[in-house]
Amino acid sequence: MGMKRAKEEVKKKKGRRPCCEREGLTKGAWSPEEDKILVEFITQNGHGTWRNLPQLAGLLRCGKSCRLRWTNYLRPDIKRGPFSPEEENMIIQLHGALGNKWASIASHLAGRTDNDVKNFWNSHLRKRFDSKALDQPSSSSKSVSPDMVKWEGGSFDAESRLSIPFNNSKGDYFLHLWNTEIGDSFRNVHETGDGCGGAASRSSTSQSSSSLTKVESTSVIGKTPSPVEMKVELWDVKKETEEDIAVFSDTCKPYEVEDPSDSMLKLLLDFPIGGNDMAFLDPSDVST
DNA sequence: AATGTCTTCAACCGCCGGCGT
DNA sequence: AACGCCGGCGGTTGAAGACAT
Repeated sequence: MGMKRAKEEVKKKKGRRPCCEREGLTKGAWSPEEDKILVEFITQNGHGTWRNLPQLAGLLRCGKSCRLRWTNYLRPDIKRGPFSPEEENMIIQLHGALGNKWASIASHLAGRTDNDVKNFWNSHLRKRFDSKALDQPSSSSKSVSPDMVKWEGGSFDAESRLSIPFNNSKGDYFLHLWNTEIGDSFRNVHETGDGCGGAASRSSTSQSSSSLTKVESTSVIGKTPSPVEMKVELWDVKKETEEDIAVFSDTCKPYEVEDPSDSMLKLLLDFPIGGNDMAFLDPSDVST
């Protein structure tokens, strides 16, 4: 506590300026026009330095806000719609192993962002585990938990939600864009793949943010911007992640969820070692 | 039909770690 | 080694929609 305070004092002394000028900036929900500007700018130039992007793109937004909007909503590789039972399963397993490392968890769910996973956990899964804690305060670790009994119900819920038109009510600009030539451009990449529509989410942000940055660092500084180039890199990451998932899915079949503590152990024991598979534990995570 | 409550999720905030100088 | 900048992360909030009464 004292340490933290001391740190803050140091920061104050350094006079760290805010990530962006606060005055005159728009906050809150993004308008379709802003989305359009952001998507078109990044498509053409890459995001470059987020801090400078709003100015370059002509947006009255904080760079952070732009980054968030892009990574959580506008990126072409985002998978939208309900979580599948497999995804739910994986989230539970990974959460058991990693805790609230949403970015790490999301990196193993193609096309899902950390925000998606976090929201999904908080709104759907946490309740189950909270009620579990109440039902089994000193839980014996072997039994099938009430949550797992509800598992089927949860999967039904996810499936039933599939039939609901996504974001129908909000005039989703991304969906609109999807039907424009920009969308065509994005689709070209996906159509060369397996067509599942998903890609590495945060992994494509954190893991591929370097690739994005690499692309735009060339594109922004003079070289002809190449959205396709950018997307191809994203695609490569996507494939890698999906291979991980394929391997991972074999080790955790849906509807066979065990107690999280057991499954975590199983997960860690069963998880293939070698190659890039242990990227599962991000170096940053391991180091902490 | 109106109102109140609950749920969902996009967005913000503040902190942290990595990297360059 | 110290400093400053930047991107990324996790926690939290609040608006909007869904649902219940």
